[in-house]
Amino acid sequence: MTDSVDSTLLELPAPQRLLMKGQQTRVAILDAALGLASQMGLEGLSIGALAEVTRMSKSGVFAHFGSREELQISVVREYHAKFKEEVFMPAMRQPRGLPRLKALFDLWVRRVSVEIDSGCLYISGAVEFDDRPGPVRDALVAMVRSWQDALERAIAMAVDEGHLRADTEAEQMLFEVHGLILALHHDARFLCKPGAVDRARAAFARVLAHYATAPGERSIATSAARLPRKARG
Amino acid sequence: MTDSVDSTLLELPAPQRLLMKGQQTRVAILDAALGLASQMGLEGLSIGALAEVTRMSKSGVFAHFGSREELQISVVREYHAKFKEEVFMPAMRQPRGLPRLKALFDLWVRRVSVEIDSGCLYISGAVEFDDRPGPVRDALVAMVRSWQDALERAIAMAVDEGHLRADTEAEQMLFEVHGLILALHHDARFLCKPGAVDRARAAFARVLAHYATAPGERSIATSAARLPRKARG
DNA sequence: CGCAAAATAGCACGACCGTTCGTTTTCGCC
DNA sequence: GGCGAAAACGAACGGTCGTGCTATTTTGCG
Repeated sequence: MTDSVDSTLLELPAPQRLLMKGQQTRVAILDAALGLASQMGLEGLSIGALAEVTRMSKSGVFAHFGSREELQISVVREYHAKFKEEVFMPAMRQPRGLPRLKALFDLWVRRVSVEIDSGCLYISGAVEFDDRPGPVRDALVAMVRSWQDALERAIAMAVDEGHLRADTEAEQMLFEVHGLILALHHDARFLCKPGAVDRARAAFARVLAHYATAPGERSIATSAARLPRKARG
Repeated sequence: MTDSVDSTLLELPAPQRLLMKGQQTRVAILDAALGLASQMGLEGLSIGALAEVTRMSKSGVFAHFGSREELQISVVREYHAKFKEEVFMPAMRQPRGLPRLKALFDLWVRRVSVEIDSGCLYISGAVEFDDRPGPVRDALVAMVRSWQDALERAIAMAVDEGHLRADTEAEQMLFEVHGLILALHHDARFLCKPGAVDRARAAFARVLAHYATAPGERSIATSAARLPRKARG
């Protein structure tokens, strides 16, 4: 909710109609807040620092959100929107099944790689709020869940399309793929290990190969996915 | 460093030799600090709250460490010691190779499961300090690295023992296994998903199966043509 | 016991935090 | 230009934080 403004009235005949200066600076603040929160964490995000970055007064910033908690929630929602537009939407333009699933993972990896210098709010937020109940945690959980659900649906579609084994447990595969992203984030950002991106991609190919192959026997046409790199010249 | 005490003098003929009351309360403080940091994070650990828990004065607690940063580092070291004794040491009593590797993972999972109500400092610390340079981060990185090195050695041993494929990249396998633990931590603590432990165990079995099997087809047939196996003797 | 040193307490300082309130500037429209 | 409302400001409050000080208590040993 942008405030108390209802969505039903796109054209309201009420007194002032477009005083959009407020919304304008609001998105500017939110943008700066996103950068700040990505770096210092949602808990490390302070109104004072945010005011300094945006060159405003503390109270000026504060007035746009009413409380620090509301600011944090707004940041979470903003991140979600950006994530959706940058990762989810482009992948949706791929045909359902394996192509879309691959695109989702690839864009996700790319996003985490880009975020190597800025941090992923979903990941840092999950750790910060995993035992801190409240509205911020609730919002965060909702966003992460919606993203994971989307991934799970993509996996299920790949099963339906016959690209993955019929007995694939979507939730189990999601678990494994998610672990790869978390490991990538950890190794690249915290341990500063080079080549973490390649490791994640290779591991994903391995997971894909497993779920695309008949359990005990041979694969059908999936050998292309099995040995991603250094196959042969 | 326990303080300014040098390690060279185990028996000092100086005036007082054993005023161990200090060390005694120090470990009590450290124990409480570990619980507090596991719950609120290393950055959320405050001397005031710590004093309240231990029923001491702030300055009384403070005097034991000299600075908040030193307290944090001490907590990290304490956690490392506990982790080593609880996960690493018992696994070392297993025969090298697959049994030891399995024990390491199992104890690790058990630890993270136990920590479902308390949080893993390695994981939360990694997220908190991934872009916050300083001595605390350095200590954290050192501890995590030493643990990962131990795991990598265990994998390499399993290769040497012939329990895993000769062309196994220990670092790649470590990456994948680590991801499983991170996903477990995330799903169990943050998303509160039931059955995360089983998912982690199942995925680990899958990873093990992959690295224990010949890459493309059956066991030995095509593996000879693949890579120069590293001769062992 | 008595004594010195170690351990703890008490207190105050400065910095930053989120938040409130009254004022002032800026905006959009007549 | 003027007018009303929205937006931004500035100062202040109560709170917690880490951290220095100086007392005071406790400890271990002669």
